[in-house]
Amino acid sequence: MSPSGRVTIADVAAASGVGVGTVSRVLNGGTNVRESTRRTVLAVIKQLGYRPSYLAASLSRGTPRTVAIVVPHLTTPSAVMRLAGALTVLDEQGYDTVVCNVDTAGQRDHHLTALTSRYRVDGVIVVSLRMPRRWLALFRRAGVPLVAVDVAFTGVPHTVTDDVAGGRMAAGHLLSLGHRRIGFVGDTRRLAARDHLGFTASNERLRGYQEALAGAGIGYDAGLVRLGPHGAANAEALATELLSLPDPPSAIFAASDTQAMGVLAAADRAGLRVPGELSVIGFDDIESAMLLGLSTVRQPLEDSGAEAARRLCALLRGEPTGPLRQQLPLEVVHRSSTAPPRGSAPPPGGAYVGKTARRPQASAAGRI
Amino acid sequence: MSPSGRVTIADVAAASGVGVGTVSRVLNGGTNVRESTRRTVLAVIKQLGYRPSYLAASLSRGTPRTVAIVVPHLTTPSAVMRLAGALTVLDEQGYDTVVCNVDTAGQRDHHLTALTSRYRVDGVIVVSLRMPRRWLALFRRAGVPLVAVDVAFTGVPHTVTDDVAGGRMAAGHLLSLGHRRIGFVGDTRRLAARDHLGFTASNERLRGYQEALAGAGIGYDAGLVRLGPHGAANAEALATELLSLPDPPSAIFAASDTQAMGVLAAADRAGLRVPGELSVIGFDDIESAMLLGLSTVRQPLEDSGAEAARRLCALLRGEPTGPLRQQLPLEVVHRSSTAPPRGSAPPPGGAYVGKTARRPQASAAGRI
DNA sequence: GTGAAAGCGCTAACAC
DNA sequence: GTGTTAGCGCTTTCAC
Repeated sequence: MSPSGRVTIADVAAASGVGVGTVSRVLNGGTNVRESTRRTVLAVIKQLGYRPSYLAASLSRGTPRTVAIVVPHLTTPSAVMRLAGALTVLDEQGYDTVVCNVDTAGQRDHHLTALTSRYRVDGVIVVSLRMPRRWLALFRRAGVPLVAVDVAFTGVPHTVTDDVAGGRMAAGHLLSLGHRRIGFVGDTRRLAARDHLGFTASNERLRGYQEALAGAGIGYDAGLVRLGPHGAANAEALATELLSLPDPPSAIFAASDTQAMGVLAAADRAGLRVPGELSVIGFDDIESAMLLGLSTVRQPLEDSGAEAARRLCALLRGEPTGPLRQQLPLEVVHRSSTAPPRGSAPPPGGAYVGKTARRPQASAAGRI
Repeated sequence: MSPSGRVTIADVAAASGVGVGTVSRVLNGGTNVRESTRRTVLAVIKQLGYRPSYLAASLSRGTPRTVAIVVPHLTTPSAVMRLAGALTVLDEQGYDTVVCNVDTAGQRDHHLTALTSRYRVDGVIVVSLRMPRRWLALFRRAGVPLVAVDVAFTGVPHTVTDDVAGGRMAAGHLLSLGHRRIGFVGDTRRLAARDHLGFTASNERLRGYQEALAGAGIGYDAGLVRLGPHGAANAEALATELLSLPDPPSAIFAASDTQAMGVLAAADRAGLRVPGELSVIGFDDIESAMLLGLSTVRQPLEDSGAEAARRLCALLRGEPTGPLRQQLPLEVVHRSSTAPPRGSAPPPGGAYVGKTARRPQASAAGRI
């Protein structure tokens, strides 16, 4: 055994009476090795308890077979699902995945800096995180392939949805039910520079909402739009403001399901029935949405991660990844948190809906 | 520049007119380097755009400065929180973290096999996953340090809670409110061997429930206990069975908040008010629990991950990690999903509670 | 303080 | 088919 106390490929070679090259061959591809030799070597490996050194192999090979995924606010349901989707395919493809959670701009820079080194990871997946151009340049210069999810980088493959269209769909659903006063609860447009990770989805969904309203000939009422830091608790506060307006909205579109949950909580505290007295629609279709009977605009979260991972793998194999921009579909899921406003005539052509509800039950009042 | 096209430490050394040893020294510890030399080298590094090779350093050093965390069913809220907790401290300590999601026994074995190789990771954190003894032996033999979270391994540092006590607390809370017929909804005791990851928390919470009932002089009624695969949807079905019993329970203890959400859904479908006609208590205190006003037994999920990570780091530095078993505290959080049963006298000494509710409002009916 | 040189354990190119 | 050998890029003695 080597002086290091570790069983190396050389030990195996010696004990098997073959050269290290042969051992390496049976370890890897396995081509050009006589069956009997292979068996011997395999036996010796087991007997010696030999375990290959990942590091040595990586160094020699020139690639660590590892990719990094940078994801902000890991604990949010949508982030996890994207991560899970990516992990699944990365796993299948034989890559290790190092996960970099980012909650502040400082952390983002820290991780990004570390990753702009080749020989650390083969490539990186960036989720929902805007990146200054100079960072992109750094990655390109370092030769580290990049793909993005839920954010568009110029010159980089990205998997996204059309959030403006999504906003239109959500508002359109409400409009088609007959609502005219529709509130919006979303993320602050611009946080303090520090620790602002640059999410933009909420803004774009707001734009879609505005377009839909305009299209319906409804004047934009800034008083019906409330923006605040992300999170259900904040959304609850904002919705409460909306609901205590002299002329409150009959429906609220929340920029995410998490925020929609806050809106539902606000409605409950205000003693309003959903959807009887208030309709609520969210965005994302996280797991709780179904449990709560929340109508929402579904985006394929897990798929987005999986697709990005697939494209990164293709990139790493030198295969084409298709067009830079990959756009995933959105669909309205009508559950039991949206209905025509009180005392309204039934909608002219039925609700604007992409998919039928799991529970079309009339009463969605009550806890769920 | 090296033939590889990559700037190496040798290039920096040459350009600085020093030896590679010196460059390495300024890169790392930095001891024994004249200040002027250091500055020169640093300048050259920046100018050449040199980035150290993580792999080469790791191989040479003998440690990858990376740890793996094996976590089943990553998308469940409790798993993510544990992961997030661990990531935070690992990050601070300068470790990369490769995340291994495990949904099947096959995946578990796959990852575990890969990890029983030294020179891949410095150590591994196993979350909520039972492991046959022989695996533990393999890790020990491979010299890969292990710590466990939410599961006890003999001879391995583990960070856990007392689930039996937790079950007693949950049932005790209900009993103290005056409930006598208390249902339980939890995980199947034994799944098919294949793909059974061996969770046991639900079983232990059930035991605690049984103990508490026995302690209160209430005979055990197997008809009030429903077990099924994990998940809110299954829990909803089980709770529906319970609620359609001739003599249904006035309260239900769900083995996890996720399952409690299913129970709430079942109550709603059955047209039962919570807590008026049915009290529900969960376990974990995930984020939605607060939003839903769900009473629950809180365990410090994020902390559990963080603590495990801290202990692993200590282990890696050769420092003591304290007693093998680290037990984190549990507390009842009384929110608005539990109350005295209908028509009961107020409880003799007040509810059995560890902490006051965020929303002690009387009416918890409605969506939240 | 600093340079030279010996590995770390493996892969891959090349000779036989 | 199989052995030999030259690196991969760095850390780390050990002289000077």
